[in-house]
Amino acid sequence: MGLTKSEIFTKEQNELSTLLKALAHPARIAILQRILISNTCICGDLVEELGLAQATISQHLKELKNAGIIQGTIEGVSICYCINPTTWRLLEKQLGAFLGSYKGETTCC
Amino acid sequence: MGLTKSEIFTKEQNELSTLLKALAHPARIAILQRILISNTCICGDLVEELGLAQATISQHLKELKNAGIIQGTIEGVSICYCINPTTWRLLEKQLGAFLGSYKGETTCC
DNA sequence: ATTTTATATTGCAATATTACGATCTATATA
DNA sequence: TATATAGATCGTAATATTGCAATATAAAAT
Repeated sequence: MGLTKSEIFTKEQNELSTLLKALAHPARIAILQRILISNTCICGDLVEELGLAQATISQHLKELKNAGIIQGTIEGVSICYCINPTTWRLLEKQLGAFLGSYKGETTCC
Repeated sequence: MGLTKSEIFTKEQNELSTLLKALAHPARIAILQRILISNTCICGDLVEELGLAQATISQHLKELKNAGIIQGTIEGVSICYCINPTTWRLLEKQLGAFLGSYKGETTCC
């Protein structure tokens, strides 16, 4: 099928998996790291730095934008993408709760 | 294509995205939450609880196992799956570093 | 030895993702 | 106004993912 049965899961489970999916690609991690380091971002730079075609990078940026992880504003000719603080904090919170709920090793395995 | 160009990214970027990909499905999040809560897991329970076919759940468990996130030992007739502490800690560390490198809002967007 | 129980594997159909060339759009500059 | 520049969108090919029925496997109980 290729179609996730979202309706049988909770809102939280679907939201978290959507955010994780947006992060789950090396190019998108690289893009985010680049934004995090420079605290700003112009798509053109990424094309030179990452070694992917301009259309491909634009598509990855779109996915990050759709997930709400980044936001962009027009800056003259180019577009400045940066982290969306609200989503980033949400991600930190949700993931922190999820990962933090592991209480160490069990006896069974 | 559908084929990620892994060779142009760093080992860290590829590793983190692989782990995130394994987590990026509501069913796999639900499975992990179930393991985290009960500190043990038997596949059969999940089939009843999640509303997915047994084959589908077995497949999700396999993906989590392949990513090293869970491990399973044979327990009589059934198999006991639980968190792999090493990978979980790695994930916490890598993700913590990644998410934590965001230093608050910028002036540009 | 046969049957039951629990889980894995196989095969397949539907859909999603990744990547890129080509093209379109909008702004800035000559 | 024409042209250059930055980025988005479209179309398409290749591959991956999701889900399940059917079947296989392996241990336990009868």
